[in-house]
Amino acid sequence: MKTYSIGQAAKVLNLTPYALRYYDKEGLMPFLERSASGTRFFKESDIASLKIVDCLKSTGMPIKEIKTFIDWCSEGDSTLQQRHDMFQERKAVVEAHMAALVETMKVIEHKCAYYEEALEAGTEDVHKDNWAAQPR
Amino acid sequence: MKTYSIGQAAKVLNLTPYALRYYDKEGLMPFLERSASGTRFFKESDIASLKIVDCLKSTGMPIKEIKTFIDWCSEGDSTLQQRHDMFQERKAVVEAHMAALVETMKVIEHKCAYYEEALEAGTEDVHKDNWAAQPR
DNA sequence: CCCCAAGCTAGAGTTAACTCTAAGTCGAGC
DNA sequence: GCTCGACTTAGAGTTAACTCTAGCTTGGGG
Repeated sequence: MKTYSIGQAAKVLNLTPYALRYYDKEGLMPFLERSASGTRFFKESDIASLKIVDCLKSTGMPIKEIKTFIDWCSEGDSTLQQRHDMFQERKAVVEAHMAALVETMKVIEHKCAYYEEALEAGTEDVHKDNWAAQPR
Repeated sequence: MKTYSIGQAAKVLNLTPYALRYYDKEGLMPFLERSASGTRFFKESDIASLKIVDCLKSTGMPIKEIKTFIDWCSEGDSTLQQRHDMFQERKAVVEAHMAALVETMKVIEHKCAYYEEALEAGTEDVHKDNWAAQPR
């Protein structure tokens, strides 16, 4: 079965070897194996696990909480409920984040339109009269 | 015309007075006025401007870049193009961010389903056989 | 057999965006 | 006139997540 050095794994995951060692130090890779001389080697399953770590990171979850999840995984079936609840919560977090981004997008698009009109007129003054009428 | 103290403005914007003073120090509020004795007071237009700052922050823009935008605003019509381009770029950033969140959501939902099945079975082992068949 | 790129560790340094502390001032209410 | 809460400043402290440095070891190619 194919394995990866830390450099290769970093490339695949679009991270640095520094970051991977940091994750290891923080306990996010209890499964990781080493060669006799101490060199880390990453199995496909390790890469898959790190992709989940990356997914959780992209929901804004801090490393310490991700570690809690990893610990639950090591503990086995007795933590199934916690892990399930955690993903439900992450889902809610991502939904909230997306909703916030939709609001942000509205403001940005409004500003794009504002500056397109201003550019056409050559001056921002075109918006002076109806400033009070602007939504947000 | 109604004005706000730093504490009131913080409440309205859901920030702390510390954060507002920090923004001031970083040059995000060149328009801000003070009383004779040095106390900041925020006009409605200042609140509106800070909402734009907040919007830009929520696109992931660092404070220093937001300051550049604020400086452009102070410079007047000669920077209309830059400001327009900046909002176009922010739009692209938000779109990319949303697309990434959609991918994150797919993984999360997949995991939710995974743990629901495992909970029903009482063990994670139900997934052992078809692990290789799992997308991602 | 030698070399060098890439691995290892411990621990120091970086960065952003606050967040807080200390010491002082101001203004409204009793 | 005094007090108290909210304001002011300068500058120190915090936190997360890396990122780098120094000094050392190791494994594969010529």
